[in-house]
Amino acid sequence: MNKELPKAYDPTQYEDGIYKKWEKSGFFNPDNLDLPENAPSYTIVLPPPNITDKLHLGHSSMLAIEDLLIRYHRMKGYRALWLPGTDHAAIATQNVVEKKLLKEEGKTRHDLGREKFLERVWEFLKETQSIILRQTRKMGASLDWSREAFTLDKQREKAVKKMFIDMYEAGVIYRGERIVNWCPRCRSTLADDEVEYKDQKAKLYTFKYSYDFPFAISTTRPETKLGDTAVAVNPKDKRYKKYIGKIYEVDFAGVKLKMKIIADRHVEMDFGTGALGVTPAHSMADWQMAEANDLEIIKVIGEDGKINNNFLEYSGKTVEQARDMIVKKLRKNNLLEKEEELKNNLSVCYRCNAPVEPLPSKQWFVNVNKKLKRFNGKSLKEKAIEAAKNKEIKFIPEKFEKRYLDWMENLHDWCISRQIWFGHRIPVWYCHGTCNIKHETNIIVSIDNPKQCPKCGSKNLIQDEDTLYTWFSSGMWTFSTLGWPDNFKNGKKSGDLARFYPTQVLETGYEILTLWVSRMIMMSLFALREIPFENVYLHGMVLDKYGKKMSKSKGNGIDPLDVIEKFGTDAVRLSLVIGNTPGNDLRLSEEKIAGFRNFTNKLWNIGRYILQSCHSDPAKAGEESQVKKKNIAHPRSFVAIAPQNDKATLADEWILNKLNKLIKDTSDDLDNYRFSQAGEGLREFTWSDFADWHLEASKFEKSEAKQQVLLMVLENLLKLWHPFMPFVTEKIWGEMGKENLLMVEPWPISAGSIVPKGCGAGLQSVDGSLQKGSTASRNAMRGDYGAGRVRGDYGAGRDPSPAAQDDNFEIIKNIIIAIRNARAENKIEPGRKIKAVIYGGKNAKLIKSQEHLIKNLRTGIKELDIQQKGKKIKDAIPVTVADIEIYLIGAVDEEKEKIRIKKERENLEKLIINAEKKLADKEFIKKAPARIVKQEKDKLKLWQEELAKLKGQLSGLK
RNA sequence: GGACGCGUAGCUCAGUUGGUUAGAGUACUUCGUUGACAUCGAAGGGGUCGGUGGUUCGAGUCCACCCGCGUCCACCA
Repeated sequence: MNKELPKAYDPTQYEDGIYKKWEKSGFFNPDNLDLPENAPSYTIVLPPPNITDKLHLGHSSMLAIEDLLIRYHRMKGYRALWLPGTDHAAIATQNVVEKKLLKEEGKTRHDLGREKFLERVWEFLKETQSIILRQTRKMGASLDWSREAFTLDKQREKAVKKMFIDMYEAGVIYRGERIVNWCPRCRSTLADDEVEYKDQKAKLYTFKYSYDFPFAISTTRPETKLGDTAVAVNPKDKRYKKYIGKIYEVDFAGVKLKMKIIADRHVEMDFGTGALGVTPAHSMADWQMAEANDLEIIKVIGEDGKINNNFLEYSGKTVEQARDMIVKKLRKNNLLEKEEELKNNLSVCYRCNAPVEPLPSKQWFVNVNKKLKRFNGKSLKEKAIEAAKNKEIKFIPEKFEKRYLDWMENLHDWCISRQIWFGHRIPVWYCHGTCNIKHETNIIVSIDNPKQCPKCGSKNLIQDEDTLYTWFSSGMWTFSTLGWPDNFKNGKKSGDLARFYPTQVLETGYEILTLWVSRMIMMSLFALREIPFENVYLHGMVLDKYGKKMSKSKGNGIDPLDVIEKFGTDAVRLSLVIGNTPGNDLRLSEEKIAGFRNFTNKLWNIGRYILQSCHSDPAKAGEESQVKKKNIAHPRSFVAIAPQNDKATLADEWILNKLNKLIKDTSDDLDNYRFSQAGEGLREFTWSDFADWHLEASKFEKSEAKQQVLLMVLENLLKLWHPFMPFVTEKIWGEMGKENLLMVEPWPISAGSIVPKGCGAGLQSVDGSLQKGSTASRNAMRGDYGAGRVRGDYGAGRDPSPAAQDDNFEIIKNIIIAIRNARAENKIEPGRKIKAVIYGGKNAKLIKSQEHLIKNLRTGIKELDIQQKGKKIKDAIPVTVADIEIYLIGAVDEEKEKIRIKKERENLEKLIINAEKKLADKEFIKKAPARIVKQEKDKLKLWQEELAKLKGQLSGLK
């Protein structure tokens, strides 16, 4: 404890060791925390990072915020569980491995075959997974590694299959044909949110199908017109009204088509000719029209992106080739009326950028509109909307509730099958035996691989080739990680599910609000009939200092490990949490991180100084602890150092009251997700109040009580900072000779705080002897206290924050600042000692008692004369602080002084004029609340008094 | 096209239901190293709160429109 600490805090030297110590303690696992039976749980399930790549700063921000919440609640006595894991990210991962395979070996997945290819994927993900886990530990994340999960491990696989079967049996999952976004290159369907749009120049062709068709239509894709079965016009369009309902047989570029003229209000009259060829098989909008009008569906384009058979010379051609051929033919036949340039959006695959082809295909869907018995006739969609609307689930910040609801209300059935190999295989089998079960309504859905067909006994069963959409398994993440379905029998939760579900907070980026959050809500409601989380906290993106999204391809990303190496984890964490509000993007630069590195060093030095100065006299150590037990037990009883206790100084009382308020404010802020505000409050206290004032004052106020005050403030400060910067706080805590880990210390509490039921920990005494006790005794201690508001009898017997005491120290502070200020403005050399006279009025006694501070805190005053009042002093620099007059003697520079006074006077006069104007306004007097009017009057009076004094001083100069 | 959000000091951002002289960090200027910390200390300069109009005794805050930017959704056949 007395050993010399290095001047600068070097994070790289301690962080790994500290993390190991935490991990070894077992306290990351809430089962190892000593808590009363009824302690409330606090659960966060970590949004599992994709195993496609190592972590970026966005992940770091997520980890910093979640670790903060978890550490805070752990200290507050909750059964805090933070459950880690990773996501297999089916398509993305397969894509990465395929690219790698092609680049390194020139092979495709088909060259290897399903089994061999999957082996490669697993090899790849083992590597990235271990990098991710190492990075996560580097961030100081207090995750319960014993519960680690993966979206594609055995337990999750079981959960996914069970979910699929339950949903299938409830009629929520169905197989159907549907237009899907198809990527011909990836040979896979794409979800709506996997399609990107690219501006492009296209040609809009206007033509007639044939000579005998009455009018022309416009399209950018003539080749798809081979599959047209209708022409749609706007029902209000007078030009075409007479054709509606008629049927035409046409010969389009050699292909016979039967066309019905239909009306649809979505058709824009101004676009092209106002008539639209309907191609049900190759356009989302047209598919819907076809359903509404019962149109025939003709597939023109195949999964390979080429024209199907039965289309004459076009068969087997690519869409581009077919388009050229058809345009040429139309032109030749004089049917092409117009060709014009058009800007439109091309749908492209988000992975490979290939143009997306809308195609009808057999897919598995989740029906979000199906009325369900378990929801009393409501649908998944309705229940998920309800959960947000009745505030069962709260969004932080609130604005995202609206975005969630907008999305949900427009939700379509959800396509959950993907034509890729890596992922959860769909648990469906088709019989190729005698009964030939292929039909959707007559298939085998099973959690275990079926051996034979239950109908015909055939062993010739073939599993559905497709895998499930990644988000299907991620959507179950909150409960598949807690043992569902084993822990959920007959509608009753058991084990971890009973203890930790629903979770308290889901913390994630706002960009996956719709992609992920909405699905988790629906799936939890379906599987458990309850919400997955009570709060959704959404953070913004981490941008570079130019406001651009960090990405590998742009090369502007900051690698978390690099900056951690350079500035330390604590600094990185602070820079991600402070100076940012929920839901807003964060611009990050190394300069900002460096600023917080400086702060961690500051805290380190505060600790270093206190430890050095408090143990300079080891003989006193025993005596101190006696004092401590009697007088200073806990921050909630700060007033134990009452004014009548002559051992405590004015500065001590001031800082203890400030600390008490800080505890309350920090807790309030954290309870309301105001992390940045909490951090700023802490920084203000630490650096400005504690280091710059109290610590400086302490150098001139040695006493036994003083050492205890310093240690107590430090102790509590470390606790308050711990969730933000766990490493440096834990390190200093260790240097203080504490045996227990700071990580599991009870959170400090101030009078008036609300303690949740079961959270006795926060009420534990700070007294060292109690902390050192065995786990059993700690447990007993906690058990003694119930829930409720901390009453006076537990701690402070009265208001622990006597404003008068604070104001008194503020007066001294202001006198010191005013003197420093006057010296600087008058350019008095720092080394020059001066004499001062203070007329303190009613505060004279107070000022006299704090003479040592006024003389010593960088005011350069050698001689100080304090009177109640007296004559104006000539040849001195006059300074006023409220009604206190100060004269600095022996260094006057009249010219400079006059300028200073003039400036101040002008400022005051301006304020006075404004206030007078306001008070002269009858409307203001009449309508503004009395409180505001009085405030205004008080201000005016104060300013007028100050102005009068200034005038007096000015006359004193000459 | 629709929805949501943003625009406050050179830069990064706070500013809770309208009510002290609009704040912080950082950068900048001046000064200062006798043992907690130069990754430091003291003092200071810097903003007509994107624009216009309105509501109000009172607007950075509420409303309308405009300008600039961002995100999400839809999509032009």
